[in-house]
Amino acid sequence: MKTRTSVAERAPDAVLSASHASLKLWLRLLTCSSLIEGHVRRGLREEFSITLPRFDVLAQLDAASRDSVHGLTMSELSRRLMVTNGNLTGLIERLVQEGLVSRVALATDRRTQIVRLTADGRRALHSMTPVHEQWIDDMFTGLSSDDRVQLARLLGKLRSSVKRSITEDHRS
Amino acid sequence: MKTRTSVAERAPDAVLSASHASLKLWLRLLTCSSLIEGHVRRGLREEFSITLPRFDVLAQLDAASRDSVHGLTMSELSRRLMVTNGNLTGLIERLVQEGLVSRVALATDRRTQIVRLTADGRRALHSMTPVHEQWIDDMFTGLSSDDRVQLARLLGKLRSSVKRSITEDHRS
DNA sequence: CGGAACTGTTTTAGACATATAGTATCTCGC
DNA sequence: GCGAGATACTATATGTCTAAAACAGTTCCG
Repeated sequence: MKTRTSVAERAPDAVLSASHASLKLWLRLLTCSSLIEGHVRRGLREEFSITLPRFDVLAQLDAASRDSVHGLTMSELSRRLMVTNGNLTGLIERLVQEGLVSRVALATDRRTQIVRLTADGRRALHSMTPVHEQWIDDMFTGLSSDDRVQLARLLGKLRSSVKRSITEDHRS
Repeated sequence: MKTRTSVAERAPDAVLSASHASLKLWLRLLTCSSLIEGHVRRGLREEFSITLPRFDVLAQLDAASRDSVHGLTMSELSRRLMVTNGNLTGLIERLVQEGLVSRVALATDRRTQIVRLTADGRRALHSMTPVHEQWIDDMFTGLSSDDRVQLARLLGKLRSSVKRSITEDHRS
């Protein structure tokens, strides 16, 4: 495995010098992710006065309702959003306050809360999604059609590898 | 901007699927990033009782000192870590309390603070880096040597594309 | 000199994040 | 039924994180 030190390294990419192939790959991945996320976050705030986590909640609820599911439980939602359960409580609380989301206890199991988009929430989301998608699209224009296929393939492979590594590792 | 749909899309709605390609790519990227970051964060906390941001600060300072620089300013550090300036103040504050980092005002310009690793800080960092790197390495084992080269190339291309998109876009 | 503009950092307000502990509810075996 | 355990969520403590405003020091220019 050769290790060339490409010149145009910036920001966190340069944390450690050559030869740390995986590390450099990870830092590059993180850079891309941070840049994209920051841009989206900023756009949502400036254009729609909403935070990214809240947008994510709305989008996830909308996606779920498309699959003919009538709402999601807190646990399922936190799993899909990859945030901890406790975190979601406050998030949903605020969205309920704003009237974008409704939360009702399930009759058959009074522990579980079912969260849904309200009509307002759906309307708000649908006013944002086309713009949001345009931002993402713009940021990916530098990749050819083939690049995208390859990148999707490699990221899929990476995701599997990471998941395997995480589940295998039982520290302590 | 051409829109070819050579991607293996399996979404039922053919009209939407083409433009969803970037979005799906972004979500996959985010998934990988979140999984890796979460694993590293957890490892650092469990094994070394340190948070990821603090580790990042130490690593960045160490990398800077390697380049024969005698410390970094708050601004330069926040730029490299891609966090806001204000955020760094508290972070450094705690690291100074813990004795891992020193912060002194520059004599020639009393506004700027020069941040350095202390001997303790360097020692602490060096006890963590090999383990940290092993975690990353483990998560990337599923990628072949060629995969890594390709992924690095594609992420580099994406980074450029994203940066161009961000700087071109002057909303407001 | 003396203010205006600029730069580097800190402060503030608010939101989000994790982990941990706690509460309420359900399920199961007996 | 009944207690042990599991499950779903909430509360708390702590630590990032951003954006925006405030503060402090420097530079520039008439």
